Amino acid sequence: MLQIYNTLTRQKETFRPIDQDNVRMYVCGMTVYDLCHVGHARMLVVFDVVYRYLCHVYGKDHVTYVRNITDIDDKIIQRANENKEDFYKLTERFITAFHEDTRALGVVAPDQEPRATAYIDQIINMIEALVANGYAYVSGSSDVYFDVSRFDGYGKLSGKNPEDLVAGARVAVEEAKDDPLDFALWKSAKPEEPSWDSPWGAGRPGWHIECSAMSTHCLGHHFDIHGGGLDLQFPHHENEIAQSEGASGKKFVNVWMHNGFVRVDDEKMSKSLGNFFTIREVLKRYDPEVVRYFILTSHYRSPLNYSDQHLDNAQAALTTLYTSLRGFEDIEPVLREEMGADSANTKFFAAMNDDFNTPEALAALFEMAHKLNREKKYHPKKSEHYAGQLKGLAGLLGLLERDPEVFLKTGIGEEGLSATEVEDLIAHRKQARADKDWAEADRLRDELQDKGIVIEDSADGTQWRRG
RNA sequence: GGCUGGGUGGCAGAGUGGUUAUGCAGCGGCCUGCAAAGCCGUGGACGCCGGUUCGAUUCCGGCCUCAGCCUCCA
Repeated sequence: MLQIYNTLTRQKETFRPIDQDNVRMYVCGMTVYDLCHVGHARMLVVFDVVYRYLCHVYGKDHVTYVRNITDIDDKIIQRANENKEDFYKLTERFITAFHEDTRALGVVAPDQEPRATAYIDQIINMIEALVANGYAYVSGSSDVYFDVSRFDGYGKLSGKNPEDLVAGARVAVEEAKDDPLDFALWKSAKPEEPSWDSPWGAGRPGWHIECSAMSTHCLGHHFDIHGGGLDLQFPHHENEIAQSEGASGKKFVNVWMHNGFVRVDDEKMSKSLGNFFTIREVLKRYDPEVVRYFILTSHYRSPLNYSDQHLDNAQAALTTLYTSLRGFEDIEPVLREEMGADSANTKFFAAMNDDFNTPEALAALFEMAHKLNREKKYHPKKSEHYAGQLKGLAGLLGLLERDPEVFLKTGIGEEGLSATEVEDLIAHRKQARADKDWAEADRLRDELQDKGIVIEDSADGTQWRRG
C-alpha cells in the first residue's frame, strides 16, 4: 500500500485514488523568465519519480500528469522590459531551454503541459464564477480581488490562521484592496504591458488563478495529487484552494505534496540570494544521472545541501552500481513485486511505498548489486537475474538507464584521452605485461591514471573507465 | 512576533523503544606480478537537561541551535 505524506493533514495517509483508472496529478512547474537551477531540478526529478512510481502501481495509461508553464506574470514582464524584448519571445526562449534541461535530466514528459496564456478564457470564466459566488470583488481600479475573509478555512494548508497573518503582515497595503490578505485575480492593464480583454477591461491574470484554471480544466474540479516546491505552500497553494473551491463549490485536491529546498551553505538556493547554479552549468561537469542520484539521496521533503563534494560522492556511488552491471549490457529490466521475492526487491518497494523513501530505495539497489557481484563468478545465471532486477528497480527512479560501458567510459567536461588513445596505451601495456616488463606496464598504468583513466585487469583482459 | 520542519558516526543520509541502514572515506584479509574492481570482516553515532520505562537516539516536557514560510520564488 502506497503511503503519502499529505501537507493538508500533516500525516502519512494510504493513497486511495478517486478513480483507479485515472490517477490525476498536477504540479506547479516553471515561471519562464530565466534558466532553471538545481532547485528546479529537484522539483522536476522528485515529481518525475512520483509519476514513474504511480505509473508502475496503476499502469502507465491510468495516470495523468499535468505540469504547467507560467508564461505571463510580473517577473516576466519586468524581465522583458529590461531586455527590451517582446515578452512572448522571452518566454519562448526559456521554454525551449527548460525543455532541453528536462530532457537532459531524463525527466519523463508530463501528459499535458498547459501554458497560462492559452487558458485566458478559462481564467476569466473562473473569475466570473468567483464574482458571482461572492468570493471576489472588483476594485475601483478595475482590478479583481479574491475576498479572503469570505472563504472558510483559509490557511488550513499552511497551518496559518488569517488573524496571525494580518498581525504579521509585512505587505505594503494596496489601496485598492479591502484587506491586505486579499490577492489579485485580474490585474488591469498598464501601458506597454501585454493584456487581454475581459469583462473588467483589458488586463492580465494574477498568478494564483492561472494554476487553478489550468489544473481544474485539465483534471477536473476534484483530483488526487497536487505538488510543488515548499515555497509555494503559502500563499500560492493556499490561494489555489480558495479559488478552486470557491468557484466550483467542490473539494479541490485530496493530497498535497511539497518537496524541500536545495541549499547552498545552509541557505536556500534562490535567485534573490544569487547562490544558484543552473542545471546546464552543473551538467557541464556531471553526468545527468549523477545529478539525479544526488537529488534522490535525500528524502524529497528534507533539505538537500548542494556542493561539489556531494556530487562527487554521488558519482562514486553511481559508478559502483554501474560497475556491477558490467558484462550485462543488453539485460532486460525485470520488475517483480510479488511477496516472497528476494529481500532487496521487497525492501525497495517497501521504501517507495513509504512516502517515496528514495534513500532507502537506493540502499536496496546496493543490496541487489552486492548479490549480483557475489554470484558473478560461480552462478552467472543467478547473477544475470539480479542484474535484470537491479535495472528494473533503478529504472523506476530513472537511474541505470544507460549502457554501463558508455556511462563508465564517458567523461564529462574535460577533454582527456580519446577512447582510441586509451585502447592504444592499454595495448602497449598488454605487450609489456606479456613480456613481464612490470616496470613498463606500471608506468603506462600510471600515465593513464594521471589522465583520469582507471585500469582493471581480469582473466578476460583489461577493462578501463574514467574515474 | 506567528507558524512549519530539523539537529544521527570523518562526510552525506535513512531508520528504530532492546538486534547491521546504505553510500563515500578508513582499517584488516582474500584475489592480483603489483594494482584496480569485487568479495569477506571491522572501527566509529544519535544537540543539551529532565521525565516515562526493566531499557530511549527512538515516547513526553523544557532548553539551546539551524533552516524555511509569513513579500516574488521549485
